[in-house]
Amino acid sequence: MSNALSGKGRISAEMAERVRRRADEVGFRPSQAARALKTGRSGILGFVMPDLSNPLFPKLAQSVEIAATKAGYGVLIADSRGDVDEQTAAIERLRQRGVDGIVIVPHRGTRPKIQSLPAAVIHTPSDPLNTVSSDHAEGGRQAAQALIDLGHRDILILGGDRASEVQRDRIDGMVGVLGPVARHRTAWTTDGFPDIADLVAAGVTGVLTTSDLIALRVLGDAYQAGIKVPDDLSIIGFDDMPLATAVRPTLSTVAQDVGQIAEKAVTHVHSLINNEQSNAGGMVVPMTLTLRASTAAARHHQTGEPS
Amino acid sequence: MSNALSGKGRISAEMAERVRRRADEVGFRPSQAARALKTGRSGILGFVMPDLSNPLFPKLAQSVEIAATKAGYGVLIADSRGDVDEQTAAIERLRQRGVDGIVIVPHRGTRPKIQSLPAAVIHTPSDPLNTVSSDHAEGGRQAAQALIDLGHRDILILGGDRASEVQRDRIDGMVGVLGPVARHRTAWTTDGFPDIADLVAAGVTGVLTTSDLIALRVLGDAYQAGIKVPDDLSIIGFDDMPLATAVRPTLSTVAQDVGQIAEKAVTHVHSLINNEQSNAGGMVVPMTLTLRASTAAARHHQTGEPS
DNA sequence: TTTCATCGCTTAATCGATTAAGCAAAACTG
DNA sequence: CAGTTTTGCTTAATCGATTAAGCGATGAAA
Repeated sequence: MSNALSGKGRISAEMAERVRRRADEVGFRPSQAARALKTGRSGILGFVMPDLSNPLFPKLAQSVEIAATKAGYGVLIADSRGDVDEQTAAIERLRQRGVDGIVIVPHRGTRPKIQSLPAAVIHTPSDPLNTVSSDHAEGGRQAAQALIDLGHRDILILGGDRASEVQRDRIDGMVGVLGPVARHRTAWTTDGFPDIADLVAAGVTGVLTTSDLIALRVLGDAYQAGIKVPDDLSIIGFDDMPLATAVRPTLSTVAQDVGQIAEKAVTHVHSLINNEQSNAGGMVVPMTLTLRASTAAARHHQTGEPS
Repeated sequence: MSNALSGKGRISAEMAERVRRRADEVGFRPSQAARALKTGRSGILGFVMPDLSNPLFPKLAQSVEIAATKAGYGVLIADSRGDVDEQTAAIERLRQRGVDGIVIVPHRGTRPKIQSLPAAVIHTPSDPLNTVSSDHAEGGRQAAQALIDLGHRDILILGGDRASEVQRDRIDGMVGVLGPVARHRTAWTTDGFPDIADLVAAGVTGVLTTSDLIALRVLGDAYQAGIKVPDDLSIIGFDDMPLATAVRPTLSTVAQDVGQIAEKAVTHVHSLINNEQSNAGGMVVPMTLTLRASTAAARHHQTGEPS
């Protein structure tokens, strides 16, 4: 059975048709194993990420799967669940399984080295190793600008973990906008969760967080302290997790275009596999701010402009 | 290089050692493709699920990946993103890729037929096709019993979609407990979200939902209506999503033991692949109720026992 | 008419690990 | 010590798709 016929080589249309029909009749399924052996291509991409149970990643994983399927690849997942050594081991395991390339979201603060294997790194533009990423700083700027536009002049920036480059970039963006025009302070939840009631009493009218989960926590604390959102306090989160539309008030948030990121990452790896040129310089995808019910115009405080 | 030596066949310990050392020196990596071709085993399992972006699945996917890795398998993911035809297509794609078996969470209300391929179905015990599942009815019973124990006698049961067998089973469990001893009514969010304030005014003191997302929505509505949780209203959700501990008050919830489910599913498929017996009759894994801050003893209303 | 391309199909070599068969040397038996 | 078994290594066949080479036939050019 020379099925190569069914694609290239010199062959008559009639013969091709006949072979094809017969193949259907018999229910012929070409063996990927044999094909892989001969061509040296498995048709499979590896996708390595730090922690699937983090609500941030499922949408990305889904998008990668969709993009890969569209490009004719299967996706082998590898979850390094927070462990850096496991990340290295996972990459090695994927290589042994003969993946054609990998898409990786590196563990925070690490620079995994992928030798001689087509790869796309999804991280943040400030990482030189980066291939594709959202413009996190710009996202931070958008969030900050939104609060400014609503008249807020005393703002709390709340990050999760300063070891995360992505979060630092988001905050850098926020600070860049707020710096000249508003009072602001930055806190990290790893240092302990700040007392929202105290801060509001001190004049804070807006909170910018680096994650919807943190925003949700702020919302809850405010609720328990009798602070009304968005009347007394505006909150903006990040990543548009599923919970953002499930909470009341619904959460304003800055979202990544995971579809586009996945698409670009897969396309890039695909190009590398085929030895084509690809601007590995780092592709940056814009983020989009969605304003929902957790943000409103600031009431005029002492720091606001005079009414 | 006959590496078969490194395992079986008649060979001296010395020779085996020598080969092994040399293999390490050269950095020898056996080709999975060749091995797969000869043995007919790819060492890969497929994992098919309806929608990765649904917060319910990531933890399960992660657990399946962990269990599979432990058993020496790789995991090819296939997300059918809500489409039943896509589910069928995904299974076919996995088969073509030569997976050794698949683990599938069927799309709600479907019975995917997997011909001649080792498979484990994760669903609900009431599904005859089921292989592994949580005891959803029992979970519903636990949640209901918890409210009863706290003195609640007027309860709202709130499901998402009555097309979901899993949700129906959970609710059946709840109704089974509540039936004789408490006033209760069942509503589905697909019919429109009920007015929580009205219901509380009518005497309801507890809400049982089939999902944390629904519970979160109830929490938000209560908040906006000025109803205090858990003082005026107790809420219990399902599945212990990441948001459950991020909201204030933290959410009481009934969780699946996804680790154990994944483990059993993978073990089952592994047995099938090796033609071993496996109790395909359906393995049921218990659920566990975690009481957090969204539940409290009922205040004595007209329907409560006299103080 | 002879020669040489071209076309269309058939045959065979190849990928690399596995595994059975082959074969020589060592060990053992009567 | 001849004959048989065991042991240890080497050789070769196999998996199935791919792809280059092979080869007869038709057609075109000289």
